[in-house]
Amino acid sequence: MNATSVNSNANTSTVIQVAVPVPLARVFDYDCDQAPAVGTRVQVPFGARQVVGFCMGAVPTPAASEFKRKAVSKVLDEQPVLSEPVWELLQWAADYYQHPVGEVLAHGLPVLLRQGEAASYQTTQAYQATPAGQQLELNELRNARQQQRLLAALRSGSLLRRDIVAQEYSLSALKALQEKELIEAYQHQPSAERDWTFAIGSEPLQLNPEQALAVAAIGAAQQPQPYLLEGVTGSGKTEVYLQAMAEVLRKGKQVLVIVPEIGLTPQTLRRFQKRFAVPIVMLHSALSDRERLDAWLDAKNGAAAIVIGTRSAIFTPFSQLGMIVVDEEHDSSLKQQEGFRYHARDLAVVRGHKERVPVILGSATPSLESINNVSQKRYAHLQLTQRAGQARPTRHMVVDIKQMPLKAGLSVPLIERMREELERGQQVLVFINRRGFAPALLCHECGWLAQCRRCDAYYTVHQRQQQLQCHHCGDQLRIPAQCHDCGSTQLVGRGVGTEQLEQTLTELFPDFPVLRIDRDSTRRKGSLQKHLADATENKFPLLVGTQMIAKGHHFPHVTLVAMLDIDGALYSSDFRAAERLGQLITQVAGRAGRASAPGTVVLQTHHPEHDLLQDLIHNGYAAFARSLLRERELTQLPPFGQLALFRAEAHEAQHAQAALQAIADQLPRHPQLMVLGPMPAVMERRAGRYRYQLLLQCQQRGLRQQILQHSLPQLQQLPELRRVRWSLDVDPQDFS
DNA sequence: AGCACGCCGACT
DNA sequence: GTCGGCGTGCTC
Repeated sequence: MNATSVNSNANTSTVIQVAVPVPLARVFDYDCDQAPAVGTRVQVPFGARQVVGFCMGAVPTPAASEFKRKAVSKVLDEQPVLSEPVWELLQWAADYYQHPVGEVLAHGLPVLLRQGEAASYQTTQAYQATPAGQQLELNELRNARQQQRLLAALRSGSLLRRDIVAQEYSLSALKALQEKELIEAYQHQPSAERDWTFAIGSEPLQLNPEQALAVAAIGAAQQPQPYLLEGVTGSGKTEVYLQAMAEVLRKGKQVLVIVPEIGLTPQTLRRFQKRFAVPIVMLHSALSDRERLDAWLDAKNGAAAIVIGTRSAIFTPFSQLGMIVVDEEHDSSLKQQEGFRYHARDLAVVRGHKERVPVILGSATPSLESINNVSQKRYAHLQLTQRAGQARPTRHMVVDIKQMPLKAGLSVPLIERMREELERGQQVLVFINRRGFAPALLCHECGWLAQCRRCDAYYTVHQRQQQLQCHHCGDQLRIPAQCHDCGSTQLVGRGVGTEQLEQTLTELFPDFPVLRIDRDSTRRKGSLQKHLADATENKFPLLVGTQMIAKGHHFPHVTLVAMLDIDGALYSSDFRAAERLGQLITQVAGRAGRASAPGTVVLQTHHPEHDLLQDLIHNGYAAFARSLLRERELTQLPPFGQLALFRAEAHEAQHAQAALQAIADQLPRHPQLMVLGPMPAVMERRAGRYRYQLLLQCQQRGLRQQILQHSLPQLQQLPELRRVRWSLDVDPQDFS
């Protein structure tokens, strides 16, 4: 390089700010020949490694810095990879959740793009016949049978290299043909343009008046806005989604559908595919990194008309977004529970606002947040109160189990009720929220309980595997033969889990096969789908399961659902426990029964008189939710109070506590800010770490935001934080 | 988060 | 004598 070019480089060289994917709330300066556009990915040296970051812009007047500035290694994109709206959404989210911008931006990318891959479809080597190859008399290759066979194949169409290998053509023949220039290699790239036009696959269903009103309201809105579509189970929410989407697709715009993890069943996809003859892509955890990137690109360049995905799909870029649907908007899996703790439903609303598209939040049991947003006129309310067909509402039966003998958690009245139902050829579903055989191992002589060595929790007995397992840290050991304290061999399981229930039911009802569905019985890939299919088809008259089966599945032959222990949720320290219980009971009730055989839900409790329970049973979910909202207002909990939770964990309890105390001391005093703690988490010790929390409660979101934004830079410097793992959760779902 | 640097135990 | 344990501190 000569002197002039060095000079000209020096003249054009700029300094850019780069957001790198590390948990640091700052950007880093790098030298760069020419500043790439904001939003372009760059590869930079960072410490001892190379990382992929985003260009955040040029530094107009770089200060003469004392440290040795490094240079960008590579500019990875010609244009910004993310669409403008998604870029803005991510910036907004980094600010709202007070999470380091580099990490947040990385969340907006499929894994391969995070790793620096090109933002393009996978190209593969392919071969085609040249004009010479097309015209050649095949007989001329009679002395080279392999070449003849391959050329014949390529004359009828080009082939990918991997297909040539798979079809066992000779690779030396391939090479020979290429040298004779009878065939040529080229890079095959899947087509990537928007080439679909709207077409209906199957005719829409006839809408009832409520559904028609909902579809019309969404279609007729002058201003795009969020809608809460509250529809009891079986009222046809999906049909409303489909018909509202049809209007959007007809205009050539795309639709994003967010579903909770478990709801992402093949059925959902099939129903969409059947209705619309347009390209639909799925974004879910079972995809390979490459499949995910290709689907992402299909959305970005418009090749996909509909994208169905879980939580993280909210960051998918679109060329022409026309609508967002969030199904089961109350579902807690929409909130990420670690790292960047965003809520996909809340971000959907923000995104809809920014991109000026309608957002439909659907649920049979809306979150209290969304119900409140309706009363505050932030969302329009669309209600579906009629169940399709003649399905009659479910009956509730509360069994007071105070002083009652229980057999594996089952009361006599419940057993009798089950027997009746089974003998009538119906299916029965029993819910219990504990897997395993028994939630604790007890010494019958001295009362000792087997406690996890790393957690403040008891081991769960798993009889089939002859193991004790801690469900909180994963620790496993053989069931001991003797009590640790007194040496007695009289060790018994205390309490009931799904495994024991399955066993007891098999004994109680030997003529009726039992199917258990929980995390243990569905560990193998695809076994959940198989079990659910078996359950739906009534192959097993008795079903035992955890919450796992409460979501997204309808069991038409089930006419009796029993929930064995709901008391934990009625008196839980978790402020959302009651809301979740109400949602679960209502969802479960909706899953059972059909026109010819109405369902019954049996609730076993020691507190049959509990106000909330009575409210739910007699007045329904909406009234129950209103009662809960009044309670939340009194206690200034969400959606009335704006929460932020600092968590800290360390091997020494006092380190965690001291870290949070230091944070508390640094926070500004404000009449409308309440700071609670530090206090131990509900399970103080977990996986060998002591966990503490500090709760911030504010009346206004703006004030919370202001306080966090102002304080965090200083808080991050606190030396006490260096000894602990800590995190900030804005809008925590719970205090666990 | 990585990754390096740094100071104390059981081993080719 | 070394390999490696994870505490502490930095990353333009």
